[in-house]
Amino acid sequence: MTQTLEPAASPVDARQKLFNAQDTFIRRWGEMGQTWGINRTMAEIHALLYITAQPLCTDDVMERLHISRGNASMNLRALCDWGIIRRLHKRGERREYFESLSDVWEIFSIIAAERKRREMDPVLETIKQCRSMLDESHLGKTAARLPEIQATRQRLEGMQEFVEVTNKIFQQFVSNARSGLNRIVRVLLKAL
Amino acid sequence: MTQTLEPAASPVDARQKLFNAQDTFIRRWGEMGQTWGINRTMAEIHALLYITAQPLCTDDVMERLHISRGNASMNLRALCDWGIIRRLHKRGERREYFESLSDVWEIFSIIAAERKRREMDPVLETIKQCRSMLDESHLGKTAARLPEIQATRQRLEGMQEFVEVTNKIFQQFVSNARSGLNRIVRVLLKAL
DNA sequence: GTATACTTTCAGTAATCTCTGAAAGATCGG
DNA sequence: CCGATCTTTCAGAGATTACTGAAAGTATAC
Repeated sequence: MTQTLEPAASPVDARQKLFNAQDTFIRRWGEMGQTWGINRTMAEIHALLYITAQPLCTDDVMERLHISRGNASMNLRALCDWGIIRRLHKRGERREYFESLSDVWEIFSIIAAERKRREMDPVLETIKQCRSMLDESHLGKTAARLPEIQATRQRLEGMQEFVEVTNKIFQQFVSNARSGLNRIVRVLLKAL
Repeated sequence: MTQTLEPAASPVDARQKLFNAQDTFIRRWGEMGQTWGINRTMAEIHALLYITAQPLCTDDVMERLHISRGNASMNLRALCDWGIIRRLHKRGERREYFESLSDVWEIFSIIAAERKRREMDPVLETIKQCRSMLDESHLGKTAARLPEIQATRQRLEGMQEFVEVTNKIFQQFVSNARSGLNRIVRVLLKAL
């Protein structure tokens, strides 16, 4: 009679359900990673470490995600390079464990900082370079005033402004992460 | 003597230099697209239409980017579907032209809105689903209190909060685009 | 030193994504 | 209706990216 209101809750059952829930999350996270230019497996490994909230070793990861040792090793290393997971040595154990940072805000700040550096900064550099290719000192006054050239120059300016502002937002995001990112967020949401 | 201070500026020269600058931008933009999960050619086509600031037809695009008709056609269509370029019929002309939206803020608002819908919303959905798989009504009181399960639940909560706030920021970004996005930006940058 | 336990690397393979080109499908003027 | 012009589609080819598994490398205990 008690069983009609309370689902069966043997530890084995519960563990199975926990795994199901975790896998659901991991799969979805992997899919999302792909559309953001992060390879599926890397995203899945990170999701696994984040969601289980405990250190796992290479074999745990291999087994759980059905991937090879090489694949696991390379992606774990890449995640360490990004700085969003950490290596961990358990005393008395030979093998290495890995754990995810626990603060989502910190994780995404790190990613934001890195992508800004790798992707936004070079674009900004290129835009500036293109603009200089089209200024008077390179083309002469007359040519620089051709309508096509003026038009392209204007578009470059528009794009530069956008990238610069976006960069600043990224910067703020990053520099506020550790000390409670919520400030940035509250300001944003209340002010608008 | 005038030529020593003023670079040669024949229209042909100038056009060549314009093309060089445009190509530089286009290539860089294509590279960036890739790392953000947008295929290189699509990014390049958009960059071309944006930077030339004038309507181009399929053949113009094919020739300029050295791509096939099929490729051009499919990617132009995809860009139209996104809503960041527009079809344009010139009177008296049979063929179709395409032009990019000119306001960068609008372009990125559209992209942000679409990616939110396609990627963030499903993730949020999944997180909620996972949480419900782990609540008391599905596991029973005792099981729901196992430390592993509590830990995963907490991580899901942390992620959900993050996604929700990010969603709101996206939303604001989008709804402010047309009416001068600068408000959002000024608020952000001054407040911090 | 050797044996053991674990990690990393990388050449080859597999999977995925992108592009081409030709054929089929539109659309329009006459 | 036809012929001309332009667009779309899609099967197959090509290019890129990701994965495996075995061999080489590293670290520790003894």
